[in-house]
Amino acid sequence: MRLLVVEDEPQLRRELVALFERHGYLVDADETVFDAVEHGMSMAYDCIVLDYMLPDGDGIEALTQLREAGCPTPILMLTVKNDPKDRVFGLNKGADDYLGKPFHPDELLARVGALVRRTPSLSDEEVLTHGKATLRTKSRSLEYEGRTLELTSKEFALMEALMRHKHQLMTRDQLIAKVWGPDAEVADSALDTYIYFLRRKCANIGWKNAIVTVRGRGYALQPEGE
Amino acid sequence: MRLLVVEDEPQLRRELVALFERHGYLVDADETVFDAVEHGMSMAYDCIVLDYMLPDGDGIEALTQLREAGCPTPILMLTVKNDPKDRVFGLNKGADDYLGKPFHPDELLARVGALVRRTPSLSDEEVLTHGKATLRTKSRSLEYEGRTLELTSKEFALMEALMRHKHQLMTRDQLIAKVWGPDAEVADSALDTYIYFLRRKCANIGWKNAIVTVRGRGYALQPEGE
DNA sequence: CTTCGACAACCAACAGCCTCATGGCGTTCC
DNA sequence: GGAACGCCATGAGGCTGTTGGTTGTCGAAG
Repeated sequence: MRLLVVEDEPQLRRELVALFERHGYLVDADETVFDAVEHGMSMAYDCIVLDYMLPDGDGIEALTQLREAGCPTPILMLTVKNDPKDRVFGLNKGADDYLGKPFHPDELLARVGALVRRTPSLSDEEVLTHGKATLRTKSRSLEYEGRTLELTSKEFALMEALMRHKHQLMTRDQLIAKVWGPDAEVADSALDTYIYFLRRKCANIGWKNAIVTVRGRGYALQPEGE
Repeated sequence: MRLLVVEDEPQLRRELVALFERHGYLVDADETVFDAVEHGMSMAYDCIVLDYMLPDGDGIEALTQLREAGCPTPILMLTVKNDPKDRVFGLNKGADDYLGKPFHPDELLARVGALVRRTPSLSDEEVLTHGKATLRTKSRSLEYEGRTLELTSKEFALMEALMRHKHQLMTRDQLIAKVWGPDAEVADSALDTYIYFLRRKCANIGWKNAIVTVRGRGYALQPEGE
């Protein structure tokens, strides 16, 4: 999880970097608007923490430039300018959160965490598990007792829907909505096919009876991952 | 843009509903944890504003239930419990933002706006334009002087990258990173092919010379949409 | 000025995969 | 038995990305 901290005051910058690094982030630091825009555009960061006062301009300027250039990275403004008016201004200019100084370190961490959690990151691989089975969202791969295979995008979407609702029965309509979108127009049997594909692939790596049919209702994962 | 407001105090609830409706949101309101979870799971909302104190439990409970059930909707907690400790707790439980009472209406609007802006909504169709050309993100369609065609997912991703950086030159590496992801392993010539596809499709609907080549540098959209 | 080589870009063609519809078959329930 | 439901094989069609040949551009040498 990579973070860009933009803060010109050396003492605070060191503290911020140390704080985030203690919590497992990879942190880069900049001091100027120019560098911030340059590095922020690289798309390599999961979040940018941006101070308001910088030697070559203010943070809003960096914010504006990044957003106009299409930078999608979530940005948290961190500043002493902390009137509601300032907050509204920053948020409307494209900031995702706005925290006034002085701040509580835990709150900063929690807010950055919320932003990072919300943003589908390319660097963090979400992992869903169910018994012995593991589904990796980044590589779209499924592992069972050490054996691995890759899923196609529809297969993956279907398995993801089942895994995110383990212990629940999913109706055909619910599954179709999840995999093909809420207003999809596919034949009902397309779901049959992908259930079939998934079962075959799962069986190939030793996961027998991965998906159980509840006749007339829908499908669910095997209650025990075993 | 649809909002769910969960607040049991009638006076404040009315004010919140009125506030958001004045700013163009479609607002539903609930008073209980039970209803909030029920309605929140419908996936129909772009954001949920959740009060802490509710008659049948606290907001954290609703939050937890929604998140455990896989609800992806951004949630803003709105509460009188406003110690840093409370904020950290709420954020770590899955809230996306946390605003203490009393709050400034504009700030609430700005924060909800930031959440909604960040979340890819199914209800709002983003539209990018460049001169006479219009790219609709929802339908992945491209329109030029009234004539429309549909793009495949790669074609769309490429056109989107170009449109989001109009007036800029995009290098081959930048485009490949945008279309295939930052660490893609595709041959350079794949980009050639899709540039070719796009140009052909654009020409079909009358958009001549849509994409200009800058030899040795990269590609850009035709400076004037015309 | 012309020629040549290197290189970038363009484009056609193709193979492989993903997606999904069709339709036959088996199973379950009334 | 028959109807409804689910399972599975097959195949068409679209999307993707590679290969390889052609064209165009630039710079250096003749």
